[in-house]
Amino acid sequence: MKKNLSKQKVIHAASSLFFQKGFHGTSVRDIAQRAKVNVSSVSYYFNGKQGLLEYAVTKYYEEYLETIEAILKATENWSAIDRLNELIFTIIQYKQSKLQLTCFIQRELTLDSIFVREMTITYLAKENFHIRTAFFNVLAGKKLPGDERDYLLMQLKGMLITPYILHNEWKDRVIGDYSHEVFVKKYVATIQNWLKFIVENEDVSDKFQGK
Amino acid sequence: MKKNLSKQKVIHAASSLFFQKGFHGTSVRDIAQRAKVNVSSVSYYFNGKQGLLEYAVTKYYEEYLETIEAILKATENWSAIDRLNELIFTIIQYKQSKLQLTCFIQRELTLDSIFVREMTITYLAKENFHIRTAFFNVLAGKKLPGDERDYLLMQLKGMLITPYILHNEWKDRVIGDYSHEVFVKKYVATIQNWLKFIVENEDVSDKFQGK
DNA sequence: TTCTGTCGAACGAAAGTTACAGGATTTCAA
DNA sequence: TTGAAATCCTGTAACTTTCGTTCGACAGAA
Repeated sequence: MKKNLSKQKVIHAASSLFFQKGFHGTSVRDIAQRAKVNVSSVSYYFNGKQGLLEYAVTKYYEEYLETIEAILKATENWSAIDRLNELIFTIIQYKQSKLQLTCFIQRELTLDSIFVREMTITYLAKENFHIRTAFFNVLAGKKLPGDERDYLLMQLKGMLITPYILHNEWKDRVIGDYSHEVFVKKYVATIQNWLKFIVENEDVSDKFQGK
Repeated sequence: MKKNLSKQKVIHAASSLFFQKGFHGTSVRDIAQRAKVNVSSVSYYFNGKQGLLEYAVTKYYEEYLETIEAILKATENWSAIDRLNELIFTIIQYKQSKLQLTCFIQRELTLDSIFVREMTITYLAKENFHIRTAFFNVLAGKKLPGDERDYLLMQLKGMLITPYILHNEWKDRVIGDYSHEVFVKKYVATIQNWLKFIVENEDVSDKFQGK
């Protein structure tokens, strides 16, 4: 069963290089060289460079959504706040487990291309729906004016991606599996602490309205 | 005085295209075509594509740091919290005023290249110092264990870049100059509200320590 | 054989850059 | 003010390199 051994090597090398140099900044020859396979293997297995990208991103998001939806199903009768907290933990944990791919995809999604728009429709819309629903359920009891909910949602979503944007500043601190665990635990706690404030604070909207 | 008219056109076209398709995803012929100038103009004025990048980024950060340091000097005898609030406002306002360049540079900084490392040493280190100092001055009165300050700082820095990472999700809401103003006002208020919580809350570290 | 994977070599296209000619503009001495 | 030299800018066309992809040959497994 040595089947698809090269395929795996290509994926691994590509993840690493895309993360480091970006999609357009990486050539198939770079990938082949690092994976120690022939150049033509990329086209053979993935139908070209673009196909390799689609394969990796699709696989990432399929698993991501699967994980999210599983945790939402498993916590159906929890309180809204507990559910959201669990969701946050799950998301950060997943992203941390595929650190390079997460950073790379996060970066690529800031582009404006046909591929990004397709991914947005297929996956990001679902992700956004889950987070939004879970967050708004927590906020259900509070009376927040107009678009303040949206700004808070943006703040939350920002916290979920920050470590993977500012990765260059933090890579020194997170080395090895142990550090990963510690980071997830502490960072999730930081977010959940913010969340607690949002829920408990009564007059969040004072400043917001410019009073 | 029609001098350097082409130069300006190139910069404008490049900012727009780099923002949309990324640095490596944009060709000099793309830029020349949109700017309606000749291909060779890019090399003539900027010493090649890489030179164009360096010119744009350097100019952006020179002005950015100048703005930041000016506001820090002008608020020298303010209270720590007022100063930080003013700093946050200034940063968001500047970034919003150069939206496309901000988004592009933010994305490019997630790469791992010689150029990024140089920018980090030359500019990001200074930016980080200013934000860090201003933030830690606010936190001076509080006793926070170990690395919690760092996690909070990360959270703050994340808030300062979030709109320019999640720009694709928000571009529909911010169109025209009026919306820009409104956005700055509301988003800054959201951050400052978070900050207020950080300062006032006594037991931020409970959850953090895993208790 | 037949199928699957691997390899080197080569292809055309597109990349960034440059050489050079010609036009436009500025400079400056007469 | 004038005219010529110097400088700046633009355009064409080509160059070299590198890109992604494909072809055909070959080897091992089914």
